[in-house]
Amino acid sequence: MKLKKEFYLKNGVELAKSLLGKVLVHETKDGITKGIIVETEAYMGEIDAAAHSYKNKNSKRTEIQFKEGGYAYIYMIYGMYYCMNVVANQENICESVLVRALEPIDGIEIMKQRRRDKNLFNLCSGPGKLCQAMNITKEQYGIDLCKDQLYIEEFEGKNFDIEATKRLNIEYAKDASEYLWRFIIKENKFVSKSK
DNA sequence: CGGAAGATTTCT
DNA sequence: GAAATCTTCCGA
Repeated sequence: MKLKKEFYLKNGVELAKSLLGKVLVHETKDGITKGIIVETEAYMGEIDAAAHSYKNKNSKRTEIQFKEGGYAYIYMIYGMYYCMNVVANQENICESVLVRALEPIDGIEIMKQRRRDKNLFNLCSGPGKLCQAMNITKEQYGIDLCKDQLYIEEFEGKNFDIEATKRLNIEYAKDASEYLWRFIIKENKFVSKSK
């Protein structure tokens, strides 16, 4: 079952936690790829120095975050990699959830080709990697996740514990880098490795 | 228009 | 530990 609009209207931290264990799906002409979301980070626009939309900064890049939840926020980082976020909360509240890692469950051969890597644990264990494996690019910026190309669905898997940790690679944000807004499925082997 | 920095990955 | 590599944003 595809997640409905209402699911995305909660705040960023809550959405980050509730997206764990759900399945991200991308349908392309090459085929369909799916992965269980095992790692997320919340970015809380107004108060979060690490967020692109800090102090409600509106730019060409962040404008999608001002819509209500349920859209894809995708940006390029370091000139080489894309990262995918899910927009959270109501209109004019710019919060989002970065999808940091997936456990691949479908389209694995396609992922291996795109990544040019045969190691299952290297396909989606990081925000840049999973976008490459699922062929998520700026073409998908602003896509409505309630439609049929890129979306998230329910998954009936095993029960799991959620672990909260500090977010990665945002030392520049000072105090905000201490917030425990990174969430992972405890003991899952597909999470990205923190240095 | 120029300059600086980055929500990463990969290789040494 | 450091390079790769270029878009995005901001200030002038």
